[in-house]
Amino acid sequence: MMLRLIIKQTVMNTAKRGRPPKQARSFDDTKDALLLAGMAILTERGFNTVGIDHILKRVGVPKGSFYHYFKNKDDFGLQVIQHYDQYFCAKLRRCFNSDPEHPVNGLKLFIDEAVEGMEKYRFTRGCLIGNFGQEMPILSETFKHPLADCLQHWTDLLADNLKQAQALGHIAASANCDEQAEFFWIGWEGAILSAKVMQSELPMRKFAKGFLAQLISTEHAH
Amino acid sequence: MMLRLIIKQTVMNTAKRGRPPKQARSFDDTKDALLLAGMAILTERGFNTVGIDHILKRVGVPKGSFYHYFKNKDDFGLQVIQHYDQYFCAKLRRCFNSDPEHPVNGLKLFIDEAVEGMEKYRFTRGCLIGNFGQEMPILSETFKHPLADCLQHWTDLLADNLKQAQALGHIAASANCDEQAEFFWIGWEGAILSAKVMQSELPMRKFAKGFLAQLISTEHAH
DNA sequence: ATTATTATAGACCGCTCGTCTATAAATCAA
DNA sequence: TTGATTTATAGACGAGCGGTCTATAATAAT
Repeated sequence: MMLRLIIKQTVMNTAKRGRPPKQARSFDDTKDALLLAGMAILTERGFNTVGIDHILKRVGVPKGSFYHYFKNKDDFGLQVIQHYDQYFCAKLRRCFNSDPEHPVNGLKLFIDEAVEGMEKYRFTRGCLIGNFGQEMPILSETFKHPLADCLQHWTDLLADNLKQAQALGHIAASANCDEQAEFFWIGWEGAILSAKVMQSELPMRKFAKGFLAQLISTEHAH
Repeated sequence: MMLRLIIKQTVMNTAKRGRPPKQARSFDDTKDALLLAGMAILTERGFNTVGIDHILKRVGVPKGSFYHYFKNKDDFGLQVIQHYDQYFCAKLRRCFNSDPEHPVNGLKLFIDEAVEGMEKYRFTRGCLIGNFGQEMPILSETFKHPLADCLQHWTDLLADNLKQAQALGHIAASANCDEQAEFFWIGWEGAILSAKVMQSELPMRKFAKGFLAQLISTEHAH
């Protein structure tokens, strides 16, 4: 039976329980493939405007698979948000730790990468949380906390980074790092949105420039 | 026949050409009523997620009327944007001219009114342009310029206001008012979005505070 | 009067949505 | 080995969408 199992598995797939797909697939974790595609598609097109069929067609699985892994569309959306939060926090940690001697460079790296990403997808992919946020009024209540949590996670990570910069004397001792971090993410969401409207990196660059200028400035209005 | 005309008209309506509505309406300009409802509904729910039927039901007119006044849904959306731009620019002019001796107070008034408006609708109504902007990737190309134009109009109005404040010595002579105005609207879009996510006025207040702090600050980095 | 214009009324079609039921293979229990 | 269970894919289904269409009813023009 060991032999039989080996024969059954394709190059990419290991034999699995359940009804096998009609045609071989390029992945072996259907749920993960759906979440990955969901992140990309929902980041580009939002939640309510995207049909499940759209995601299914991209991944190449039938509808039944979707409803096997997810209770409903909301459940899927929530799990996509969770995946995105993990992905994004990991990205932030990597950027913020990239230059421990100059923590502010970590933020600059993040900004540069964000600009690169926006250009790569020609300003069609913004921020998943921003998309969901814009749709808040028509989303189920269950989305409220997960979305707010994401912003809080990012704020915490950035505040930490700024405090490190402050300890090194790179930003004014009088600066309130928590407030600065909140200010950054509030504005950054607008920068992504504006970049989509203008189809240009300029809003991102302009916001970053303004934020960094007042951050580095040693004098602050009381 | 003069008498007959007077008899025919209801309290609110004047006699008009064309087939009369089955039941009397509370408005006499159907197109305007559709645009007004469109502004409110699209500001709350976005463009692609809202069906024409939704707007028709709110206004109480049949589909035939919609397609009499608008070529298609895109045409409607574009005209709603145009209306919103006029409404919003008028609001800005009123606020910015409210205290000519202290132009910065005009911006503060705008911010206060925006917070009031967000609270009034319990953070369900944000910015129409922000909503459309978030949907850019799935909108027809025809939306691109009108949306960007709105942001430009607002930037021009704010830049003017800031220049007046600068002339009065209320903000630093070294400040670049055009850049400051751009910075404000970029970030403000994010503040509205964040307020929707958090269902709180705090993001708007925090962004406003940060923006005004660096604006008023007399010292600017190099 | 007759025709043209304006505007409302709502049926209809093709398409897509989210849900649901059926099917097929692997595994487990006896 | 065989039947029940679990896992996963397959696709049918009804509801609702946007947009078009024809029909209708009033005024205005000739």
